[in-house]
Amino acid sequence: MNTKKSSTDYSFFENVYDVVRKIPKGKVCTYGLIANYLGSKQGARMVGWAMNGAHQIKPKVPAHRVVNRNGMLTGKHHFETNNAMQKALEKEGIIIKDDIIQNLEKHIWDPLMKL
DNA sequence: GTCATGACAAAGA
DNA sequence: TTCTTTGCCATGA
Repeated sequence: MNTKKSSTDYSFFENVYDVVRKIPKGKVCTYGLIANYLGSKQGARMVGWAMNGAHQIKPKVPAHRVVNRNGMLTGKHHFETNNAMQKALEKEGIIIKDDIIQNLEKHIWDPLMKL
């Protein structure tokens, strides 16, 4: 039913935000992992782009828990401060050095694995 | 309506 | 091995 729905009622972005919000505290996820979960393995680029708009999305999206496949905080420059992302992650118990997450495999969270 | 860009990742040369 | 190219979907000019 529903009155109707536009072509982009739930776009790729919505799925990205939804997954990111599900990331548990103290865990992190990668762009490629999310993209893979959405079915677009090569759409990792889109995931990062989605985060670009995440700041204005509600509820808030823990974009600081999303990093690239190297565990590097590539998106930290998009935060209010250069160390906001790292600080937020460290606060959750994640060790970061040189903008790289240490023991990434121990902190990684895979939506596919969870579901 | 078309072109260019964007917080990535994997394959090819 | 590193460097280059392609793919993904959406947004903005």
